[in-house]
Amino acid sequence: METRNTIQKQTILMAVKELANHPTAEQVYEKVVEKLPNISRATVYRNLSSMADRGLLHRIGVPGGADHYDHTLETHYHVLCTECGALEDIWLQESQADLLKLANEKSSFSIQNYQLVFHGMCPCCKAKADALNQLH
Amino acid sequence: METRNTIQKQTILMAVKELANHPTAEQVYEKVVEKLPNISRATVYRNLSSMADRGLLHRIGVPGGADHYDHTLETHYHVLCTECGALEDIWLQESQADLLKLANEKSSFSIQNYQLVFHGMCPCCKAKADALNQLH
DNA sequence: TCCTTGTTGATATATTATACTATTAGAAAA
DNA sequence: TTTTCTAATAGTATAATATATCAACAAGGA
Repeated sequence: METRNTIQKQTILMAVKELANHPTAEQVYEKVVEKLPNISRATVYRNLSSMADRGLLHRIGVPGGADHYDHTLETHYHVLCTECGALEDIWLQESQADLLKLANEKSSFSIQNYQLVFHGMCPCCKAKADALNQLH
Repeated sequence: METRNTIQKQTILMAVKELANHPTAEQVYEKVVEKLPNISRATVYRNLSSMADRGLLHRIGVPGGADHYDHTLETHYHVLCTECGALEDIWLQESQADLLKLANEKSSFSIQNYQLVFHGMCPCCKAKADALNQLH
């Protein structure tokens, strides 16, 4: 046996699925700690990271912020609100195979995948910004 | 007048251009400190960040790592080596206008731009990995 | 039930970046 | 040139995120 099936792992994975909307490790911890009051933050970080490495979850890295985790494994992309940090799905049928092929042709690197994150404003922050602009 | 033209700013911008290959703030600091031994790291971080905000430089955010800065302002993309962290340019003529338009159609967010980073292995790390695999 | 060792909890530590504040030094005006 | 105003700096403290370390624990096969 190589990896053991612990209550912590089960609960963490379940929490990501229940939270659904791209929780950070901290948010997962807050959810899990309700059921396992003694769980350590380190255990949550450790397991989220290894689950992402093993393909049970997707990790969405946010420069300058906490990583988010996604229970949805089908290929899709994400939009990040530059104001409040909200993260949402965006389903495009970008031809990823083509993009990878093109990238490999243009580079000496051996390219395996890519991360595409859109930046913008969520409807809420957009409304606020527009309202603020009206005052000027 | 709003922003002042300091020796520190000039030297930092010059350093990014001289280093050319996507230095991190730390690498810029190491270069700048040769000419200005008393400069503070905080000054380097502060100015790189504000220059990126004002469009004098491009910031390449790397989740889990330090941001890199690029003196090249023309639209292009980057490849990150997952082994050693090396970062290189990759010039694709992705139709960014189309991609933004498509993303905006598919999302309730007001999307302004996006970050596209490819992940793979640099030739050096690839060779090492291949050599290692031969042993098995 | 025992035994091996993967896993946990707790804490220390690393890394990157920003906040804070007294002091310095651009640059406009006198 | 000198004065004046205040943006910017140096130095340090602090924040935020994540990993390293290790003794104690527990999963699960024998």
